[in-house]
Amino acid sequence: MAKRSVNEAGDGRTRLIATALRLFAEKGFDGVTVRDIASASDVSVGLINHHFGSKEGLRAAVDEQFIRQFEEALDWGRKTEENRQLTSEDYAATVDEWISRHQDTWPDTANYFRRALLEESDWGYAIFARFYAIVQQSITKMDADGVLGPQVDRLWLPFLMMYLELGTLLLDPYIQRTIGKSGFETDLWRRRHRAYMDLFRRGALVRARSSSV
Amino acid sequence: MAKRSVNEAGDGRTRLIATALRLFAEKGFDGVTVRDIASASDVSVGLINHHFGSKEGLRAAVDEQFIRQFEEALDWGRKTEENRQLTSEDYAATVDEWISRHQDTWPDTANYFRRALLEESDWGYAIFARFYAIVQQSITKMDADGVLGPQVDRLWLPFLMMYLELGTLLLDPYIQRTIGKSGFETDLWRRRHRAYMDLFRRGALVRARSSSV
DNA sequence: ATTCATACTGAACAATAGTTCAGTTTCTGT
DNA sequence: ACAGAAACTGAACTATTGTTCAGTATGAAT
Repeated sequence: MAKRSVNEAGDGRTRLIATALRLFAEKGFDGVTVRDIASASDVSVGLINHHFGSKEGLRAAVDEQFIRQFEEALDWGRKTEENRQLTSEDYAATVDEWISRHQDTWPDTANYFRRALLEESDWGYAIFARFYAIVQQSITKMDADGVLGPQVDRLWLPFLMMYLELGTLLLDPYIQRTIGKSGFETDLWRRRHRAYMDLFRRGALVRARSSSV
Repeated sequence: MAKRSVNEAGDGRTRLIATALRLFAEKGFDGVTVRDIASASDVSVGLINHHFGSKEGLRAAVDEQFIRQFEEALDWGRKTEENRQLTSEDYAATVDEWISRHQDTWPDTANYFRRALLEESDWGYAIFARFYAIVQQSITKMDADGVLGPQVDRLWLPFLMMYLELGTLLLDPYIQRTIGKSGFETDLWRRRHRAYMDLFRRGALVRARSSSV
């Protein structure tokens, strides 16, 4: 049995990061032991400390890779935006396309992100802040175009939009239990986005004739 | 120094549950040691196992108390609803009143709930399911009254409403960092609810004159 | 070929955390 | 008062987990 030089999934370091991301996403940082990670990566325990110094160092490396992926996704989205004029349908298609391109790793990505947000990691906040800036910017633009109703609360609207955007990410495990499948499945995702945009545009209630009832 | 018989905050068992709830909410189950809990409760480590059998048993007791509180809150809300006819303003006032009545323990409650959702505990799902049932029921009623727009997606609407309801609960730490204070402060809460109801009713965009633009 | 650096191993180590239990104190009923 | 039960203590125990380190294997440069 020849010693692996480069396994099917890269060298030890690469596999450790990939495995750790998956296991952290599944069970949380504290829920996974270094031995779990090592054996799932098919390396020895010592290698973790050799490459990353400590378990915490491994987490830092995983975070770094996650953020890099995330930034790439944002850049990719931005570039896509610049080509076509941004409309909400395009936006939906963009995200849709991105998700289908990352379908294999998406569950891990989503779970890792969910934990980061709920565990209040610093970089979780950094990502939240970026999201906020993007939403805020889009609202400012709408305001400049005069399409935003005058009654709309400018402080809360961005957060409400973020709730609607992030809700599925944060609560998908419960959605799966409720309707039997993930809210990220392509058709559901698309439907959800349409429902969200419709709510944003028109609200959910039928319009009163003029003022009463 | 007379040995405590009943401390200012009840006997050892009572204090252990209260302290554990607070510490679990702050640092998570794995982030707290039994020694932490014991010393913060001013009792010995042994007492935890004496009363609860294990750390896991303590968690079960904490969960039980949390659920009891939660059910009481729901019952209290329902009773309030029965007296006055429910309108959204009443509802806001009800929740508002409840929160101000529990202001001292609210941060712990919110944090604990947040972590329960993160850890996907069975009772976390049970609470989610109850929420879902309540929202679903309210939607069914609106539908029967014919106030719900025909275009509204009946599958996603309840989830979107839950996102809007739970968003602040799940993301408040980030809201605090962004605007400098908690989204649960009375005035902010009230404003948020108004913004949410307005979005739900009318949407955020100005109405097109007839169809174009 | 030899050397050096780097990847990698795994047994041993040390610290941590949950649990046990024999003993002590406090409370309650008689 | 007394006895039994229950609350409570804390040192010792055990299992787990992160870390260390001396040694081995591999690959590239000289």
